Amino acid sequence: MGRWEPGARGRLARVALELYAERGFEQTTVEDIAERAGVTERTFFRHFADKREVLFDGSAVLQEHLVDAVAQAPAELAPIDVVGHAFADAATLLEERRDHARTRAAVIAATTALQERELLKMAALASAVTVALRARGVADPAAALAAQAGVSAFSIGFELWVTDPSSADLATRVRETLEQLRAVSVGGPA
Amino acid sequence: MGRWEPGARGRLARVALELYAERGFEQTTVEDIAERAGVTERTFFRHFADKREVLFDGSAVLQEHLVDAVAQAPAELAPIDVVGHAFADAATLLEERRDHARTRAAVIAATTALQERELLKMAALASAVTVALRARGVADPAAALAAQAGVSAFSIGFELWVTDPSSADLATRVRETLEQLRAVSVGGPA
DNA sequence: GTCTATAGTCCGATAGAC
DNA sequence: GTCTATCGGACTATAGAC
Repeated sequence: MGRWEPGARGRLARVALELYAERGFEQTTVEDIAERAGVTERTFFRHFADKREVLFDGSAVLQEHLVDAVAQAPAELAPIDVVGHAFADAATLLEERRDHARTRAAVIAATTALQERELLKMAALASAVTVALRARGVADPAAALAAQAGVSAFSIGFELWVTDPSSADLATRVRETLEQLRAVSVGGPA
Repeated sequence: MGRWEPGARGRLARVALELYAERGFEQTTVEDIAERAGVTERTFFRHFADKREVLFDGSAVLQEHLVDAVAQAPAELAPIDVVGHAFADAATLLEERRDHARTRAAVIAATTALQERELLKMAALASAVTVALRARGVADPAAALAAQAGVSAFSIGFELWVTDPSSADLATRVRETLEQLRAVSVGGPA
C-alpha cells in the first residue's frame, strides 16, 4: 500500500456532489470536500481546474461518444438524422444512472454558477459535433445548426427524463424531442 | 459640482470593455477599471454583480424587446415565425453598433469565463421567449424548442454579421439562418 | 506545502437630490 | 427627513504562484 488511498479523483467527485446536495454549492468550501475525501485542498485543484468542474467529469466521455457516433453514422443519412442518431446513442451512457442524474440536475438547477458551466459544456458538445459534421461534408451553417438542434433536443429530452416519473428512457425522449423540433421548425398553424 | 461625477455606471461599462480589449480580461483587475473610471472598487460592485457582468448590461433591454415582440406578433403566425419575427426585430437594437459589437465579441471569444456568461444570457433569453410563447397558447415542448431555435439562429447570424466584411444587416442574417434551420431540420439528402 | 493576489461580501458612514 | 449613490475598511474563499 502506498502513502495515500487510490481513487482520489473519483472520491472527490463523489464527495463534492454529496456536499453540494446536502448544504448547497456556495455553502461548501473546497476545503470541506478535500477533508471528507481524505486529501488536501491542493490535491483537489490538481485534479479539477475549479470548484465547478468537479461536477462535469463525465462530459469528455460524452463528447467522444458523440463525435464517434457522428463519424460512423451511415453515409446516406441527412445531417439532422446523423445528429439524432448520435445523441440518442450517447444517451445510453446515462440511462443506468438516473438517480445520480437527478441529484446532479437538482444541484445544478439551484446554482447559477453551475448552470453557466453546464451551458459551456453543452456548447462544447455542439462545437465538437459541428466539426464532426463538417468532416462528413456538411456545409456551414447547416452543420452548426444541426449540432445546435441536437443539443437542444438532448437538453430538453434530458429534462423530461429527469423530471417525469414515467420510466421512458432517455434515448427515446431525445428522439421524440427532435421529432417535435422538425414539426415546429416547419411551421404551420399555431 | 458634487463630490462625484454622474454616470458612473456607463463609464465603468465603457472603461471595462476598453481595458479588457487592451490587455485582456484576466490581466485587468476591478481596481484598474474603477481607477480609470474615477470611482472606487466598491462602487463597481454596487453596479455590477461581478467582473463579467459589466459586459452584459444591454441584455435586459434585448430580452424586454424580444418578449414584447413575441406578445405583439400577429395571432395567426406559427410559433417558429413568431420567433423569427421577434429576433429579427430585436436585432435592430444592435444594427448601428457594429464596431462596438465586434470589439465586444472579440473580447468574449478570447475568454472562457466570458463565454460562460454569454451562454447564460442566451439561455435566459430562450427562457423568457419560451414563457412568452406559452402565454400565446403554444404547448410544451414546442415553446422551448421554438425559443431555442430562435436563439441558435440569432447567435449564428450574429457571428456571421460580426465576422463577414459584407454590409448585410443583422436582421437579415438572423432570418436567413432561421430559414436554413427549417431546411436542415426537415432533413433530406445530405 | 506555503504564500499571495484578487474577487466578492458585509458593516457602517457620508454627501447630495428631492 | 428621506432616498439614493458614494466611500472606507475588514473579511473570506478561490485559485494561481513559488
